[in-house]
Amino acid sequence: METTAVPPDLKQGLERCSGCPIRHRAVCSYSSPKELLRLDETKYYRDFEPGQEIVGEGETMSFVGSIVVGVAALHKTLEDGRRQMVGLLFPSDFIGRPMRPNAPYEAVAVSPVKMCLFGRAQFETILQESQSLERRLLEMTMDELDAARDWMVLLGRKSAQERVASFLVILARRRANLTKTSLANGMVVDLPLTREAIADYLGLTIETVSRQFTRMRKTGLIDLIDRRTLKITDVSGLFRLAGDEDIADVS
Amino acid sequence: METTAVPPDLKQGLERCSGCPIRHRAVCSYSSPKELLRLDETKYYRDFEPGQEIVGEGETMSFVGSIVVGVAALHKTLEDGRRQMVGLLFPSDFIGRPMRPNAPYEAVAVSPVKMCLFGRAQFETILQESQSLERRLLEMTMDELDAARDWMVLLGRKSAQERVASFLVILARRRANLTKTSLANGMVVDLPLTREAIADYLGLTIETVSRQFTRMRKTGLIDLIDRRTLKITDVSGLFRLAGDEDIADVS
DNA sequence: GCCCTGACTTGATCTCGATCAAGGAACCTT
DNA sequence: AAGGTTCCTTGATCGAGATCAAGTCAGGGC
Repeated sequence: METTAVPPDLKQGLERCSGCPIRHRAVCSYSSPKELLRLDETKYYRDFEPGQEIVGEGETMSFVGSIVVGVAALHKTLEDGRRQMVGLLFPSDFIGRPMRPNAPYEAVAVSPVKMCLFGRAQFETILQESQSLERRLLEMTMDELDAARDWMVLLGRKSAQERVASFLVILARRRANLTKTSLANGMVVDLPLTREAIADYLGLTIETVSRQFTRMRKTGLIDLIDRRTLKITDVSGLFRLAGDEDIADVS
Repeated sequence: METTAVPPDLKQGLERCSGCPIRHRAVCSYSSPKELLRLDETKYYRDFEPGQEIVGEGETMSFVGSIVVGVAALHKTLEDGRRQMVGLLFPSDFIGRPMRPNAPYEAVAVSPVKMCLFGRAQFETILQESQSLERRLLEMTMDELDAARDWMVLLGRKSAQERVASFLVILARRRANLTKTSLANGMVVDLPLTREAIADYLGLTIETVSRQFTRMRKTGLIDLIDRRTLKITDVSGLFRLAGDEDIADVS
């Protein structure tokens, strides 16, 4: 899964785009084999430790690229230290903004992260010449905008309980997608984030997040297995609590 | 200004893209004269009354297009009626998402709105063939994403006072840009939104918004001229309150 | 074993903004 | 001019979540 380091056997095929695990979902997923060769020549890989900064807030980015393995978070910080997460990125997600040298946020590796990178200027050149790359980037940016807007509803209008439930629903959905299983009672979800990062994500404090987990355990929605793992014992109850989810596709 | 209806003398030139008031900022701003002719043939105009729905939440959109005159808001609503604004659109902003038939939010005209529209399928076809259109749309979408992220910080971490101050700063910036004047004490800003819409925007109640305006009047930051107009008497104080603004470019 | 540290939980209290409830002001219609 | 209606303001109270403050638990070093 994405929260663990790259298994050794994966490292081999990684040098060629054609064998890349995110080949069919990343920014390059619409690229022709020919274009892929060009990207192959330009790209390079870089690893980040958990907690390591990928780019600083306001810093000039020398590169852009995709997450191949791991989870990264985008944060904004106010002068007095208040922090809000504004993006949570998984494998195949893209970091960096073509045509804009400075990052408007800080990006941090949450788990061990492997990224597939391009020099920013180089990527911009390729983008100018490639319909398929630009098309896919547009699509991904629009998806992120939609996600950001759902997130705004959560931050502006939902109670602490609803926020935590929504967060778990997102993780459960992701997990079900990845493992190609359906959302079912008893499914185990591992939390890729610390309580602090969850609080940052949800616009809450760590104490409130912790209390909400406890409350959901007491009301029988979840089982806390360990600090980073939980079992969902009542999927539809969780969805109802989250409030805005389309319950139709809970199976 | 954008909150009033189109003056009669403007209606004439509006039929040709070349004379369009948003020509240099809208999605078509990178389009060649030749491409503009094609858009000219395809486009049509439509007016919306204040309060009128442009698209409903979840509805299939038959069109996409740009705001030529006026202000529109995007909202999301939870089942129990709680509402959060997730977008505030001004002239040249684009509504609609190519390659995605259903709108994930409701769009409503806030003031009298004139839109320049294209059938969705037709627009998608043109987009496939036009680098310049797609490039500009990508740029605009990325700008919106950046704005959404700032908004998330506001919703997740700022106090009521800071939220209202941030809102006024955004309006003041816009006004200064439009009139090509600098941000100065004594500048008059008109509020394009009702108290209710402002509350929706900021994730507050109308009572709290009202109280914050009163408070800022008492502390000498602003003068309330009438319900929809105010004068900023202490620009830098307002910026300081807003918290995250780059004070450097307040002149 | 023991202590240390970092991540999390739990408890007590406080505070900001929501909620409930009147009013006031501007602008209709008749 | 009277009465409605809509929009906004102000006041009183309440409660969810922040803050302050211990306490628990797991892992690591020695």
